Amino acid sequence: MLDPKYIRENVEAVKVNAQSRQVSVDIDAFLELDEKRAKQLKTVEDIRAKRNAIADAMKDKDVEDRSSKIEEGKALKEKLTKEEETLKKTEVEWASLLHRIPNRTHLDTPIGGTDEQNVEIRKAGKIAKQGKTHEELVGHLIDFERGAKVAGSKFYFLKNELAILEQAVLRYAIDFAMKEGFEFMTVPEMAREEVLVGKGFLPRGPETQVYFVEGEDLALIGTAEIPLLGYHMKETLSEEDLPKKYVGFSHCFRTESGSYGRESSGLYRVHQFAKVELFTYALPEQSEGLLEEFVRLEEAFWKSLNVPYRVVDCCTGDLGGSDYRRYDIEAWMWTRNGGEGGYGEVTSASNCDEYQARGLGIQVKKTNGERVYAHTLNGTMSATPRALIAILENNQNADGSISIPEILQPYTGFATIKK
RNA sequence: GGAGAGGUGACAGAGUGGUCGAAUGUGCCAGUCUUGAAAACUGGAGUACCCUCACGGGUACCGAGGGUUCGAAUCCCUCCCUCUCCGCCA
Repeated sequence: MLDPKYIRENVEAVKVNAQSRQVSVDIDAFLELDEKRAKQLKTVEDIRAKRNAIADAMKDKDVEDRSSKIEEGKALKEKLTKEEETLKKTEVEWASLLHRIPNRTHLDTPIGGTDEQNVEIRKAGKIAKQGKTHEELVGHLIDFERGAKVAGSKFYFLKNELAILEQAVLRYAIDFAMKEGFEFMTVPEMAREEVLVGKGFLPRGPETQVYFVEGEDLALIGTAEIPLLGYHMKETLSEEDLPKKYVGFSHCFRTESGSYGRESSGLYRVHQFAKVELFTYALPEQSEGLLEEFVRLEEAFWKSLNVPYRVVDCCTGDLGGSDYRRYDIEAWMWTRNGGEGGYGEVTSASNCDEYQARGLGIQVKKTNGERVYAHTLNGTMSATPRALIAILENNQNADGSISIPEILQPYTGFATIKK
């Protein structure tokens, strides 16, 4: 969340920012509530001060007008209860609006409405003249029908070489990140609502992507970013420990409600996938440089797998609520555009500056004693099966077989997947 | 899942209705002493929000949320977490 003080002092900027990010949130309504809340809070605090004064006076057992003081206290209590209720109501509304106000945006972020306006900033790799889709290539190693029978549409079984390839890619991604100094963790794959809200979206909202567990205050995570962010919530970190770099593995669950038919062919958009995720807690002055480092790592990863890609600077309309700046890497996939081929998102790296940390109470105590909120960054190292699509479709041979990229062969134990 | 014991400041650990934002010890910071250090002694030190130019002041926080009371760390309820034993399982 944003600092309410910042919103009060930069009303126009906050409005313009929300608009360019395509977030409809009534800033004026927030300000009105904010004022109301301040007033009500003052009222409540004044009553409490009086109550405390009376209670204080009664420490002395034989004060004179004891019974009249008790009466006074009773009256205050009644009034207080009423005012507290009013305040609470205001606060609930206030907080829910506050959480909906999106993060500030980096000055260099392109302005735009949808991902169509994302700006390509680099391109690498050579795209073949033509190619088959992963379903054409390894359809026999994917079982969607039985996936649907067991769990519903967009669930799947991967078989044999393809399943091994998935494990290989994930393990390779973990090693890749660990070599760069990231600490590897597996994480809880469910989280409490409190943590989800801190991540920067309202899980009970209409556009929710989240599976809830019946009868529990728990949801299946949509990304390891959630537990990795919750890891240090309500903690104060020391300046000398930063940046803290973690790489987490988790399965990810998304309802993808409303996205059927939209570029959802094959394994591209599914309800369950596995992901190796980079996450970093940083000092404010470190976060911009670290975002570039994330992208550098991600690019090196795809290069090592012979996958052509491009890096895009995500435009305002495509940013998530907590993103300050985001770069996506899109890999070439023949699956896109109905088999014509196109770029499809395989990783994304975000700098959320202090937005998430403020909501979750993650501070840094600097060596000079000053306290600031930590900056948080997250980025995909590799997410399967989407990574598999990119690898399969860009390493296919004319006869329909797949050559496993050399760097993966120690992990797979085989060099080709036969037709 | 069942039975029991607990959750207090950086840590250890007092505190069972008012004098408790919280004893004491350790640790931490500053000072005295010392060539320097240690020891000893003296003093200081939580977080968030609000009011104030400032000095200073108010409110909240003893796992979380409710309740009882004029007044709650302390009593009651719910939840979360930790530990011990049993059960079940990978």
